[in-house]
Amino acid sequence: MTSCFEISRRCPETGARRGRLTTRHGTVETPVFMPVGTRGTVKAMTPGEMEELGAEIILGNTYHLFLRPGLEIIGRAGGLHRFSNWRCSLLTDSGGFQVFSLAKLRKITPDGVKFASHIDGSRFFLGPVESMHIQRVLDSDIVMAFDECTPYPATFAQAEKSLRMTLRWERMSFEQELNPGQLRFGIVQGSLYRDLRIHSARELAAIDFDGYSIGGLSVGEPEEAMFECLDYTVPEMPAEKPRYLMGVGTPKQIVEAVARGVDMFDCVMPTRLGRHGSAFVGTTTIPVKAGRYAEDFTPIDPNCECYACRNFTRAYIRHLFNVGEILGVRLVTLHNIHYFLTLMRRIRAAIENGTFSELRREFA
RNA sequence: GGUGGGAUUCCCGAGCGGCCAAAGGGGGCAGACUGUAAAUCUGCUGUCACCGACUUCGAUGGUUCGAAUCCAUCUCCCACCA
Repeated sequence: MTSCFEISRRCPETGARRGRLTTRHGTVETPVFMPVGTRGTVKAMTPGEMEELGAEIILGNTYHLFLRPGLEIIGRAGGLHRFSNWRCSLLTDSGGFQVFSLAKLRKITPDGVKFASHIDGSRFFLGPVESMHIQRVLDSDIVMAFDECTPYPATFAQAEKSLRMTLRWERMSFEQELNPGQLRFGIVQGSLYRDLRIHSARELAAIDFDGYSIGGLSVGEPEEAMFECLDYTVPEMPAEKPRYLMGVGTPKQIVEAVARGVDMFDCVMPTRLGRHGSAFVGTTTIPVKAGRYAEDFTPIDPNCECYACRNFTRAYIRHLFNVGEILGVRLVTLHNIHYFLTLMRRIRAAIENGTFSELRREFA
């Protein structure tokens, strides 16, 4: 049986890997950034635009799509790919993040979580069995195990309890049947506790997931703590399988995680900041919507080749935000996604031609 | 020409003798955002030497211990009537 993941090059100075992940909908060059399309769309972008930007894989979300439009409709549409007209690869998160982000609206039980819908308060149950079933109907290419994204900070006892539960849920997740070709990833938890992370990674490694991810980071902990956690967690994860750091992150965090051997990333940052009027430039962001750019007739980033930067000025985009025109949101979102995907292209190229450490210093 | 009504801080608009630098919107400005309850949220928005002082509510002059609030005159708006 051929593996879905192949590593073509390893950085001699760091843990960075250059690889290729193959799903039913094509290949994904890694390290990869996966834009987030929670409700079946990368907010403000069309699938065509995403493809033009070079996105090979995007996310969808089990919790949100289950609530709206619901399985009936997506099932009848023939899955999320067809429903949303997305031709490339699709990864769906399990709803585990909502156990964390919607903590006030749920109650954890041994076999899953009782949620009160954030939309209308209606009750429903989401556990490993339900989550796998939903993701099977969504028919995503990569299915995430159902977990609890452990809140931060957590005491050792809390983190241990959460991890024990998550491990059980992940085993249950693994046992559920999926569609042919659907890949399934386990999720390492354990908060910021070395022993727990290592235990978690080893327990999961014993289960034949197609990939392994690191969850429970970028939840408010200091950046250094996150890097330190990766330092001892990543080496415990199967070396020949893809490693996915969930919810991360800033350009610097991505570069640092790549250096530690992570292959996949997703984050809401480019799209959310785009909608809120901040654009990524160099190693930082600029608030394009700010009044100080009212008469700045230069592009967001003169060195950027995205559609927004080739055709519009900061002054114009800031005007669009100022008056609430949706084009502003679209342009900055597009620019930010372009920024992240370009960053990943640069990372991949750097690993290939041995200049990754150099690139890394740029973001230090 | 007559009769009413009105002029409030960038705008709209409350206030109708002290608890008013003045409600509430809007606008403006700044910040936050990490497996998306987020095209959202938070803060600031008279001046300054800013836990206190000073200037402000069309203008001027009064009444009063004290006025954005009462009186007089003036200026400008609006409505209706000729």
